[in-house]
Amino acid sequence: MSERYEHLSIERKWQKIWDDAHCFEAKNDFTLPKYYALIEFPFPSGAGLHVGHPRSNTALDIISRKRRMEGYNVLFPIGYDSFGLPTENYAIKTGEHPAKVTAKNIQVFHDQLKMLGFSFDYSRELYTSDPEYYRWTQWIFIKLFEHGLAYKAELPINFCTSCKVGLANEEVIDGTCERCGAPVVRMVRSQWMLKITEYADRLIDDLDKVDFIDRVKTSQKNWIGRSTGAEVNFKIDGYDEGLKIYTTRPDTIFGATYMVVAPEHPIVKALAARISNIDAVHEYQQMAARKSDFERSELAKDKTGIPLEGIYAINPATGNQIPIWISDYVLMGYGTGAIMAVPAHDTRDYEFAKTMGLPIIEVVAGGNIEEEAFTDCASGILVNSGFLNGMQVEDAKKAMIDWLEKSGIGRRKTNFKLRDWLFSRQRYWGEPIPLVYCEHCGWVPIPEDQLPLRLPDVDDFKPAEDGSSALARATDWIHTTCPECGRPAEREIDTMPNWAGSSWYYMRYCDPHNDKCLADRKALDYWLPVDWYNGGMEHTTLHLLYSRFWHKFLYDIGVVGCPEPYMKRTSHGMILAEDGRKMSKSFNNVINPDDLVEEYGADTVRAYEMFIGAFDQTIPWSTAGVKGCRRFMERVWRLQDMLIEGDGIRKEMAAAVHGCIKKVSDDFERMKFNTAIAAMMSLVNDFYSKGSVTREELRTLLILMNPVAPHITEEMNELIGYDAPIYASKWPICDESALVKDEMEIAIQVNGKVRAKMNVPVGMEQDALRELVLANPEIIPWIEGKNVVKFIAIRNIVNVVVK
RNA sequence: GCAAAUGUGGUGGAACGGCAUACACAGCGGACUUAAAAUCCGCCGGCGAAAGCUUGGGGGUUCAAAUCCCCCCAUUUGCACCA
Repeated sequence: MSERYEHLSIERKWQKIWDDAHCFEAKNDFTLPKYYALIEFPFPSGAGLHVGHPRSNTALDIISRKRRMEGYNVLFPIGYDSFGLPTENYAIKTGEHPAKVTAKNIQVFHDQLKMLGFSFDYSRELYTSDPEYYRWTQWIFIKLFEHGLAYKAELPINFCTSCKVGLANEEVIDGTCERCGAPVVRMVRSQWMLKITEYADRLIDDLDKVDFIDRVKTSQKNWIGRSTGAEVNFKIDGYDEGLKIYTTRPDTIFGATYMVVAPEHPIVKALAARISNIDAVHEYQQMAARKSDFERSELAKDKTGIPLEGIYAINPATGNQIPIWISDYVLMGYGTGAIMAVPAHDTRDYEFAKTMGLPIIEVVAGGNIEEEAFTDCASGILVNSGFLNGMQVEDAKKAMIDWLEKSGIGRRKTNFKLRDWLFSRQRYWGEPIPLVYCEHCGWVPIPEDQLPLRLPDVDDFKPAEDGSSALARATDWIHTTCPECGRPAEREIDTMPNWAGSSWYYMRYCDPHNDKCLADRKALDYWLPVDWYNGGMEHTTLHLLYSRFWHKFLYDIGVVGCPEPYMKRTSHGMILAEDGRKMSKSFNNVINPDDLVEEYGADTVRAYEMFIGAFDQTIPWSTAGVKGCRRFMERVWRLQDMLIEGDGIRKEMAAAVHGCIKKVSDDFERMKFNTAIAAMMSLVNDFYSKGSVTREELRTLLILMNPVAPHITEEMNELIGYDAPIYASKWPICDESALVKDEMEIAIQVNGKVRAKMNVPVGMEQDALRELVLANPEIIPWIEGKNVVKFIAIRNIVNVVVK
């Protein structure tokens, strides 16, 4: 009889063996076939590892372990995204230095990850708040600055009233702060911006070069929001500049019955003298200014606005005078801040026209504009539109743009929703921006040999009341000299956002200890691009877009040799609590990985998280399910007691064993971990039915199972007498010939319904099979007296169609 | 409002257009035990008297649909006047 399955001692034993053998460290031999597997590195929060982390980690740990057994030189690194607000907020509350808090949290994470048995290359562990790391984050920023991609702009920013920090548009959720939920107000500040918009086209087009799951590609495209249309200048009497608008529907210009400008539009000021109701207009502007962007969109249902009385625009297609309105449903930040309104074919314009009693002219036939705007581009035919009449929408768009360009009124134009990346944070716990301001020379980068520009030590990490970072109080640090002219200068006191360090960490892993450059070019050329990147769905817009942007920039300046950082991107689903809600301290429903590993073992936890359901779906936790996986481990453990004499795979078990090899190998690649584990459970059930197992049969199972449950499988491998550890073994190969049987069961359908089953020899001729099937006594009653019109035999299904 | 994803037993979920419910969980029965736990073995979707019907609902394509197409409903997520 075997001893009890003592998961704690077994897991500790093997973790030590792996450590001592350094067996999961990537080799710097660039002649070997390589595989780079990457998981999103965690933010080391004080709460420790969440049960969501092992889901992503185990998935790529499985891939990494399998790849090593397949002979690849695998890089599967780990690090910590260690700058960030939560740590700073904790430091503010407790007075403990964020660097100390971070070091403690990293230690906890590190220990927890080891405890779960992930085969990370710990020799390459890094963290973004390490000066030796952020030295290169700063270096990249300087390069961006030197290439004109970082610039300062006076901008109204989103300012969180509670965190006292500026937020990117993307971090504002429903008018509140993404992190703390406090209201966000607008405040004008001088901010560092990165010109991500310059890369908008390539960020969309190059998605064709990579293998991202569709959902991710779609979200990238939607976020960038490319639209094509035309920029058109509408003439205004006595005002040479005219009014420039952007439209995606140039085909509908004949139906433009009025125009609308954003409340902040400069034309109001420029033509104020001629606007007869200018006082009312000013009043409207002030009212709009008081609303945040969020409120402006919230109040969408009741459209407001007033006409600019006394001025008119000329519709370039019809030559008619049309009124100009001012309304906050038009945003200054998109396009030109002005639109031509075609109420018949745009729902917002339709609503506005109905409310204000403005004319609605149908120019695309096919809908019912008495009822609603007709916006369908596929089926409409142009009417009331001069030379466009009778055309399809798409043809009319082209014809109109040609006409606009020929007559000098407008031009083809592509627009993006994507805006430049607000890169400044008024925070202490981030990378200092390595620039100084000199009265004489302007903004000047710090010389590269002076990097890293370290964060100065301060006692109080709280931002100043005016919203500046705690660095504003580090006056000794701020006052410096200009690297160019030597005169007194001041350092930038804004820091970088969290996204900075995570935008290039996958490069640093290739050569993490390099102190000459961010990574050696040879190492980058060898390891990049990342072969498989997995992470949360919540990072598929921002983080992924930002890091692709930085990568493309570094590609352009010759730092890396490939245009995209990640070849393949997948995303895992979230794990909810057992009650179906998010796991949260406030619901008191958090499951702690430490307790699980203690009670059931790392192997069980890993197996459960992979067995729980489809990898990309959101799934609630189930403690009963964990117990089921533990039971599976015990069943595997007891296979030792069923060992019989003789080696090799028995003939009668060959199909089951090789079928399992095939299924598990394929399913791991497709991230169908749940069905891979199901297949292994079935094989174990087969051994139990048989009541016996040979050494080689068992070893095959152990290897297949090893990526999921690495400790128990190594232990058993040793117990049944194999010297070579599994991590140094070869991945088994399915012998297809073992799967071939001489006989198979077929299901016989009559008119699509299963009426009988029978065994037939494999590879029968169609005619012989037909004869056999039609003679089947169970089938005869169903076909008697009828004509067999068709006989279809595919795989193990036969369908007899009778009439 | 727009977009995407999802919808299959009591539960988590399987199913290259080809026998719907694999594998688990829970439940039930048996063996073992003084007993319980553990373990092992077996049973286990619903409705219907039956023929049959049944993958959110309704249509369609096909010899054959959970799967493909159209319409609708529900849930979740993301976005929200993007011209």
